[in-house]
Amino acid sequence: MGSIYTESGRGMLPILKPPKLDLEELARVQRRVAEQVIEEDRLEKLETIAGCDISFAEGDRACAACVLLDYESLEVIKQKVVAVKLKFPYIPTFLAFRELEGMLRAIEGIDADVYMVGAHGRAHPRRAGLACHLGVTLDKPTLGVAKGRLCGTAEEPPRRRGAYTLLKDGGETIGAVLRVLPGSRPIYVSVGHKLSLGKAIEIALGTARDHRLPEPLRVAHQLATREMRSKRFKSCAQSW
DNA sequence: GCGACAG
DNA sequence: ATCTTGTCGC
Repeated sequence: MGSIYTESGRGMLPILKPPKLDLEELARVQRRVAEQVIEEDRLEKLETIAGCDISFAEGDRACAACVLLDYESLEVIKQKVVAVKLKFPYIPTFLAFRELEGMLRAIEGIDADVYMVGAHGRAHPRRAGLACHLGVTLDKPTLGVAKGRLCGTAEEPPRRRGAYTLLKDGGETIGAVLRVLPGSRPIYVSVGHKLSLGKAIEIALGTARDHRLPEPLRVAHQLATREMRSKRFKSCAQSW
């Protein structure tokens, strides 16, 4: 791994390069990624799940974390956190070009049955959110779980755990707005790759316990944030 | 023209 | 995203 081009189904995808700030070109890349997404369950098994997240420090320094959990017990099996340098600015709808590279580095060496990403999947204007980029790149099942909406519209789901409404855009269903805790705002769940929306919802809800965010993401975020505030991270002038 | 806008 | 503990409200 670590390569700019990634093997995936039909060949090499120019998912990464030190992306140039040519949004027209990057939007084309996203459409190509969107075409390759499979919205069907292609899980071999569901014994483990990985949570992937990135925490930001000042400027372009950040920490990417990947935590592998047992799907049933949610016990942490393995975890990895790395300091990364971001090479692309945050531009709504182009998040993948900012975070995918670092996320891949945190995932290196961690093989899970499904990967949960702290961002959207298909619930994206071009149906190619970060979770889709990751899924197509790894050729593994992924789902996106976000705290806020990027596009589309939906009714507010009832205040009951497990209640959800469909997120729609341009006549198509792109995700779901899922209530995990009765008293908290809902979360946005969408397919990343090789999963059906129903399965993605089942996984998000099934791995959520006493918090609004599912455990894989909560733990990954904790790990990344803790590392970012650690001496080790602050003292190393240049993080790679 | 005026918002909206994952992290 | 991040700076940040307790606290006001339902």
